[in-house]
Amino acid sequence: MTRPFANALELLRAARLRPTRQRLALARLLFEKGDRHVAAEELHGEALAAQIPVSLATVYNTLHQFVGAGLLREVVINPGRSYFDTNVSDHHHFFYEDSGLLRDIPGDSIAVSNVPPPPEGGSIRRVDVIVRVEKAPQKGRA
Amino acid sequence: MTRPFANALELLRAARLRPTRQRLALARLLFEKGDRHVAAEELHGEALAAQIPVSLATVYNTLHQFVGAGLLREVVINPGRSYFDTNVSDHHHFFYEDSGLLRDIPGDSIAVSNVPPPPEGGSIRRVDVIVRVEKAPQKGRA
DNA sequence: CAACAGTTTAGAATAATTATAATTTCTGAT
DNA sequence: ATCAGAAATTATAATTATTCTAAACTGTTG
Repeated sequence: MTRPFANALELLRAARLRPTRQRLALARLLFEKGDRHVAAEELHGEALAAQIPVSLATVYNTLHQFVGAGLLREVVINPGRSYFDTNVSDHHHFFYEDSGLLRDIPGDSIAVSNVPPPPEGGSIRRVDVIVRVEKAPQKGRA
Repeated sequence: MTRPFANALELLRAARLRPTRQRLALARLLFEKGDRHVAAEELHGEALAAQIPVSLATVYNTLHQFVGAGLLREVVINPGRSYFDTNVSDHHHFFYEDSGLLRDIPGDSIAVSNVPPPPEGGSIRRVDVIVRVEKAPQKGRA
């Protein structure tokens, strides 16, 4: 079991972000219980429920700073809402269209091959695969 | 060269949408010049520039109706803005992060293999691959 | 051409996010 | 410990894309 950061404090130090009350608390909420996909409002709700006084603006600021520091990855799937993924290793996603649920697909269980070079030049920064799933279980077609 | 619909009128008929002034005009703007990726506001601007009196609300309505009819595909990549893709065949996308430009990758020039079955059940409706490109041309790393 | 359903519209409403400007809190030097 | 300055947080306003609403208009059908 790898534990890259013993605690939130160490994690913030590595990211060169001042360990403030709010950032520490948000880091704990985000990283102390396995892989998650959270929206900003959602995390704000959790923080308030945990008696952590933090404004929504700070939640947004912090999420973006964490993305900048490579601690989070932003996942955009639906118009009008971003999710923040605590798993920053190479992986992809199932997206359940009925519930909006997002689920990781490990990077090594899927393969994307023959990606052509970008026509306008530039370098490939990342390849995202989103597998859209609809609720109905697979059956023979009518 | 395949031309699936001789004109906008035929296309609307096939989609069982009344051929109104606005829908005809928008269909022409969308489909009469090759594959495109347009945002709603953008299309609205084009329509006004072409002297077609149409409200933004109608542009949104029409785009969604076209998606429902399978004439367009909605592509979500950035938070807060949807693009509508006139190419509804099997394909994927390059996304140029600096400019926001979207470019098709033909479906047969890329392969996604070993997609595991969705853990919660359900059937795979579509697999989207987004190749994120950053402007800087590829070089050896420093 | 009248009636009715389907469409369009301006404008209000909503939702997520970002900006602003004032206040508070960290940090490092004393 | 204390202080000054920088950085962070906050409430609130502003912005952006999108959706809703209810009234006005238009296309179709008899």
